[in-house]
Amino acid sequence: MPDASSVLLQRLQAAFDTVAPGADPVLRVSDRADFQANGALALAKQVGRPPRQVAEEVVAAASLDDICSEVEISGPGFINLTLSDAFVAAQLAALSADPRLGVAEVERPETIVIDYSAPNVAKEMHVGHLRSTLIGDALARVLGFLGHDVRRENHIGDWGTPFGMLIEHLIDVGGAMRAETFSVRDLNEFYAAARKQFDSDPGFAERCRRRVVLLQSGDEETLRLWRIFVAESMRHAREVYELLGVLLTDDDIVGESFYNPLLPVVVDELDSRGLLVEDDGALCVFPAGFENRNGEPLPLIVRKSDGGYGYPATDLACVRDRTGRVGATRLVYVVGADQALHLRLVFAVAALAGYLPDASAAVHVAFGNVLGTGGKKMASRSGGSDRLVDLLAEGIERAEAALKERSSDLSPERQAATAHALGVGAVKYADLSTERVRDYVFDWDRMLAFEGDTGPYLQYAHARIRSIFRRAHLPPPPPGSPLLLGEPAERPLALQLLRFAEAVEVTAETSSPSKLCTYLFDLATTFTGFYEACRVLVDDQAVRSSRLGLCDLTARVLEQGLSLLGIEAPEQM
RNA sequence: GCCUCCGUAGCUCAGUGGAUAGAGCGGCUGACUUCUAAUCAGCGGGUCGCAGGUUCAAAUCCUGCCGGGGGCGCCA
Repeated sequence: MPDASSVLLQRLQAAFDTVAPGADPVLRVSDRADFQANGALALAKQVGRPPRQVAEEVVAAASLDDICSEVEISGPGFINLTLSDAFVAAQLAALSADPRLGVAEVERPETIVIDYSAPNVAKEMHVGHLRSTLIGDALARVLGFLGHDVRRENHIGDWGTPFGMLIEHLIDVGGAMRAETFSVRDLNEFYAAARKQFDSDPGFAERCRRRVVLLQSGDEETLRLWRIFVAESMRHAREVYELLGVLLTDDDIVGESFYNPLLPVVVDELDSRGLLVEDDGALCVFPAGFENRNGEPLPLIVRKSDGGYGYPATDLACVRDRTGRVGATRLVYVVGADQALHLRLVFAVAALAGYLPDASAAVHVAFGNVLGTGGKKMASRSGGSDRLVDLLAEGIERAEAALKERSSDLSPERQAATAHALGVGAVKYADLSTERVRDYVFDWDRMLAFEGDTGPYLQYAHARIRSIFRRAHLPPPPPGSPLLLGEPAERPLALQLLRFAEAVEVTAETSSPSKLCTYLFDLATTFTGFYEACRVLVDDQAVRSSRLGLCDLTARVLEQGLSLLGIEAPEQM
């Protein structure tokens, strides 16, 4: 189903072509009418006629009678366009008949690897993992809904120098045999203790380095201990993922260790392309265009002077694996903004190495920090209680308290489920609704408020609509039922509903879930405007059916939209 | 020093080169025997960090400043 604005654009394009072939109509949503076309102003100079005259020529050439009720030239040469009620109603009926609510599948599906969440083994997940997990999950849902082949990859930090330290400490405290009984909560303290030892005891530090070598060379006893850390950490991560309701499963884990066997291969391939330079004993690639603080070429260190590999090597192997074995046409990295330079280096070197045929295929979806109310970064302070499990539990607890205040008639089980949906939804929406790259302040009171631009408000808007049907004992009208737009408040709602596809597409193009949030909040407020102005359960059969149709459609779009954000939409609150 | 991101109402933030820059929260004034008031309507609130430039048109694009965050060779 071609949506309203593309139909309009098509018609206008044809008209503009008669004045100047290829001219952009510059079609925009307008506050003066439904749409406005601003292209005449840009064209005036080019064709050497006054903008208003150009606008008149365009309007004269345009065939809009069947879709517009009003076409007016205004100001210096804006073309204001008002769609006819009949056209809007027909579009809306088609939308309601469409299970995808107007969102078309892409013509050329891509294989897209989304790299997100990426917790570290031997540490509990903390606030620092929240944004990657939520943004990545929302993007996975959106891109999947658009018909792409989405491959979620959870690039867990399960390899490298910390493990030498952890394993040596485990042996020291005599836990090698009973390590299976460790909980991840122990591991948090465990990590801190090992770290302390590492920093203060040179002998211990040396043993750790040797242990890393053993690990990387595949020593069986070392691997056995390592697996215990990994298994326990992932058990914890799974808990967090279940609490959050994200899509990630064990099948999505492709940790750093996975790429270990590939690292020497990468070194060989870089070498055979003449890219490697030895510098202070380290093997480096110096891609053009990068400088350090002294104005010297900036290296990507592929192999350290001690012969070990760091995460640059792993990341290169990772690109190679994703474009090669996985066959990805697009790589999406949902990684903090502080990694921008590192990723640019990796992408540049990957391109030189031939791992990235299309340099624009790798995208860094960067995000800012979560700040505490003091304005300081809310990431992992050593030993601080910023554990995600605690955070989410608190959100659910607060939501439950808020629910109880409101004398709801939900069963205890229903109430618990709703509290979960609200608490987690609030955290998710607060994170997703602010523009990704900015920092945001984590504030319980604001995100859990039932008024304003919050998750609970949207969930409430949805539940409220569903309750209309439940309490009236009426089913929603069948999809595609006729819709009437008699009242002034019905038009804006209809138009907003018709914009859903665009909102989803823009969200995907910009990798910005906040766009979808803004759309949904606008939809919810537009709906309440309609709901205030128009009584739904009226006697007139046709009007009632139409308004029920608008309600149902709004609820469906809200539910679908929230679902794309990974947020539940309870039927009842 | 270089690179990068950010700077919009008291606070938190929207804002695809287009007309008079918008929401939410807070404040003030109203609307409830509710189709769920967990809501809505109205009022007040602005040198869009500053200065140039490009353009018919700049919060938006370019340059330079100011202020803040982050990054800049063997942690990941």
